[in-house]
Amino acid sequence: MQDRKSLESLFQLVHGLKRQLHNNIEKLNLDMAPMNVRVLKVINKKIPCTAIDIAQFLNRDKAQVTRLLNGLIAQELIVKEPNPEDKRSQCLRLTEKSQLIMEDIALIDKKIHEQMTNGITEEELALFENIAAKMAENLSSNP
Amino acid sequence: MQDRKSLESLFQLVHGLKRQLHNNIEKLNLDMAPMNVRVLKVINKKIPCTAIDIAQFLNRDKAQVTRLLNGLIAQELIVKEPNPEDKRSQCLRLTEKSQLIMEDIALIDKKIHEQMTNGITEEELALFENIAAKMAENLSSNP
DNA sequence: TCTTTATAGTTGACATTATCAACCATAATG
DNA sequence: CATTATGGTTGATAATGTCAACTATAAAGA
Repeated sequence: MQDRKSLESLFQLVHGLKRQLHNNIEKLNLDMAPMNVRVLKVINKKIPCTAIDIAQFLNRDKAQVTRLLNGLIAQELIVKEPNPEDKRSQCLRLTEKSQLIMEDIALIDKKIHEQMTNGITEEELALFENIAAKMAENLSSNP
Repeated sequence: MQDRKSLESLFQLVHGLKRQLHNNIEKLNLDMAPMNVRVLKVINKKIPCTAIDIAQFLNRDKAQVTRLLNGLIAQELIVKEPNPEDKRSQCLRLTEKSQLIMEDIALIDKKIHEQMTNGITEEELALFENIAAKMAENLSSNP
């Protein structure tokens, strides 16, 4: 009973979070799906960044990552550059166009984060994040 | 920076959770997708239960719910019965077949819950759930 | 060096999940 | 009654995820 409750509340929280992000990003008229935004965030944060980095960070199939990247390249939001350390792979970089977009997205993230954590103290939030990280860690270790 | 971190850690936690559930349910050889399992859980918990109840609880489009239910009916995991209170809708009920399956699934939930919350105290867990619920609530109120 | 094995990435095929609009039947409201 | 709201279905399509097969390069071992 308690088990199910906690699992479901988590699912619901993240579903709400995704919907909010989606709705807000839609308002920017970017013609971009949520996963595309997440990929841009990873590329923005991790420098240098390859396709494998994204697959690992977002825990996604590399086939999916290839296709997401192709879409972003077609929209001229990222470019591929040869990876000097490995001829099999390429480094990914934001274009000027997507750098501007990332600024808007950062604002949205900030706004949603504030809405989500309304009435929650810093201490509670820190504890929440620690527990979430610990749970994720627990789950990622072998079954 | 902190904003992004907390959003991503949540995404990752739930993604890991879903994968674990999926992997474990796959072992049962049920030929059932994760959403189907979640629908069964709702029907199992909420009695009586209609399609709208499921759509609201899982926060899904009612079109999607209709299709999920059709799949479950085809697999003889649920049945529809007339709703005595409203001729437009039907009450959903588990079959004996799916009741047995739910027992296995309850075991899986329990196991994963234990794995996920390993090293986390009861107090922390309760706090975590409260904060998660509060966040979900915050997000569901109008933007 | 040469062979074997592992890794980075791509492609094809497909399943799952999600969304929107249009629609029918029944309920609730005025 | 007439109007509007609700429960549910269907069609169309988009977004996300998974698996297997494949190429090219890298890394490791004999």
